[in-house]
Amino acid sequence: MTSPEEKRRTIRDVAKAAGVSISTASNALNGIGRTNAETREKVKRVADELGFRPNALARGLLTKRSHAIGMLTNDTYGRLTLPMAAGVSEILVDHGVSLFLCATNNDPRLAKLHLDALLDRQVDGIIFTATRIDLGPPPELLKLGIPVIYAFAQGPADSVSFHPDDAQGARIAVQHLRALGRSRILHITGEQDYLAARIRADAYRELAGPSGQVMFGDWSEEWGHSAIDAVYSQSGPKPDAIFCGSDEIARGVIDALRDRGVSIPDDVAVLGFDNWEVISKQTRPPLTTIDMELKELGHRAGLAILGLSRREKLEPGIVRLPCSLVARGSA
Amino acid sequence: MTSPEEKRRTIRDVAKAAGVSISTASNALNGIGRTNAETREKVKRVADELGFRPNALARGLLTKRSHAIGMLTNDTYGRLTLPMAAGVSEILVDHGVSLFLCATNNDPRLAKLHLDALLDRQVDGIIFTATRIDLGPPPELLKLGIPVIYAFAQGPADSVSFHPDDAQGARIAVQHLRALGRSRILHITGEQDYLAARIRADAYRELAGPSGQVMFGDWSEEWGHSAIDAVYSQSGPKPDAIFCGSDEIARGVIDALRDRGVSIPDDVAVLGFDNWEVISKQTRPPLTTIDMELKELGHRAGLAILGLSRREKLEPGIVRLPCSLVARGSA
DNA sequence: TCTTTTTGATAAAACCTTTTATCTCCTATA
DNA sequence: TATAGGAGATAAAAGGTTTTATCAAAAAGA
Repeated sequence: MTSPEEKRRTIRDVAKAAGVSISTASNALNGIGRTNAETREKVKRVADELGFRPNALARGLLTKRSHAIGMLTNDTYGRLTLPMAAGVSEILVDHGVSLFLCATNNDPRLAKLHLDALLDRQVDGIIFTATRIDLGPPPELLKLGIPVIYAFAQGPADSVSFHPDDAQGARIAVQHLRALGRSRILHITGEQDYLAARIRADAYRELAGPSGQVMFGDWSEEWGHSAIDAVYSQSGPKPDAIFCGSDEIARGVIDALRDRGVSIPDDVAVLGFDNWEVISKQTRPPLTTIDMELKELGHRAGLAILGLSRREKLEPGIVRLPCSLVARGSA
Repeated sequence: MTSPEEKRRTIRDVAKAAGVSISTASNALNGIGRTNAETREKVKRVADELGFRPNALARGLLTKRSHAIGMLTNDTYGRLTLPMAAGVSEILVDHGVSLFLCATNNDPRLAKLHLDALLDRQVDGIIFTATRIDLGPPPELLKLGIPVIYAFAQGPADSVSFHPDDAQGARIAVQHLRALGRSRILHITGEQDYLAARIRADAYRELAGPSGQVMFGDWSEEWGHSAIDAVYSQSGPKPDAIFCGSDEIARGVIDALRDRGVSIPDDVAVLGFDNWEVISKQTRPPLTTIDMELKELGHRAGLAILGLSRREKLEPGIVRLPCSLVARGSA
């Protein structure tokens, strides 16, 4: 059904059809310069009839703005990346800017390859995202001379980064549990090596006081299980609420508690982190959890790179965007 | 640390520095035309020293090939899309082709917007992907006059599509269970409305014979649960193996069986579909499941669109790529 | 009526490559 | 020696747009 290679219309065709010069056509279509309202309308109408669409390559070549930006990400199966990419794309498309997706798969060779390609394509800016906020970009990215925004990743000192507000997220989690009347709150989280884990743990400790206990492990469901086993195999008072560092951990915790006949949330309230729906909606009871608002983070990163590409100045530093609490049945 | 707006080197700079004409420089760098080996080397060396990188916009404008392709997808949180996109990107980057990611979020307005942008950018082709194989593209895509490949989506009759081989996937699943000595195999799957579900169910029935029973429901963990409840609440012989239509369903099935004290895989073997690791690795026991090889599917789609963009002819029709069985503990 | 502004339109340059058609040497052949 | 052919290099055109400088005509001012 595809039409057989019909030549694309150029502005030259429009000009001829409208009986004006190329420059008049250009001026009319872009609404700049001095043009008679009547001719302007006519040119626009003709362009519409012909189905004229300006060649972005030619335009970019001249204006030195490609209206494209690149997104460099180190992960592939991106439960973190994709929501952000969607947010970025949503903002950009409304500004006529397109998004190059570059998955480096943590391979420096691939990163270099993609970076070179982006430069060749004269992208107006690059968004670097990672799977953890303390992961930096490939070193080549730093000396590029084009704008870079860091989203869910670590940028150099003079750069602009967007992170979820992990501390605030932890605080609303603990406050929620407090409001439910819980006082013996335990924090089971992932690897201490992760900055996000440490930030959340610190915020938790500040609210929970000296009785606050943090168990670092890894980010797996398995760890949630064994952490509960450990807690219940030793004597002493048991927690009446557990704040988990991820939904996966929370799922392990819930399963282990159920195995022991502990009622959720009556005996122990359980709270997750991530709002990864495939997990949080499927636990029994469904998981109350913290949402990092990754799409909104993408929106902000998109707006920021648009600003930078227009040579606007942005305050350097880390912008921390608030997390929200999604109440389901577990707390 | 970003260097202050140093002008980009053009081929003109290279030519001047090497003491040759622009056309000689171009010929030398691209290794075409008649050029003395000596000058060729010199030009290349100089270009390297200057850090010259050809402007893809100018090149594309002239050659009418942008070396960019667009990927249009209807989903955002893409557990299906991202692996495919990664596969596509992996192939393309090695051919110097970049990938525009366009998430339409099932919104026709957005689809149109993205499509227009892709056309403006003179992409060499488009890959359309969806979340189910029986979902078609936005109608505008059909009358575009540029190459289109359909991956995990439904294309028109004269198009080239890549699908997982659902029938073969179902067959190796049943064969695996058979090889374990199981004879009373039950199939619990998702919505009958999905073509993939029907294809798998048909293939299953063919192998399982008249005793083969299919339970359609939805794709949720919850459904796995209630399906098991239904099976065990009625009298009669119980299955000794269950082939599930998704890992999520399988997880529900496994949990429900465990609740009833049924041993897996000794009493009942359970087999999933998707190999979505966040689920399949975390069930107890870990889930034996069918992998649709989405990355490979992306590879093939990438190669195909590269071929089409070079005006090679491709046999129209649906190419079904084999699934593989990933053995873990549950079957 | 003559000069100055303003309005509207245009030709041409520019962006950076690739490619075609020429041009100049040089070597080999008659 | 004269000529044909080939190697190596180049000037110039082309691609589609934006933008600057220029120009003509109409309107305003003196």
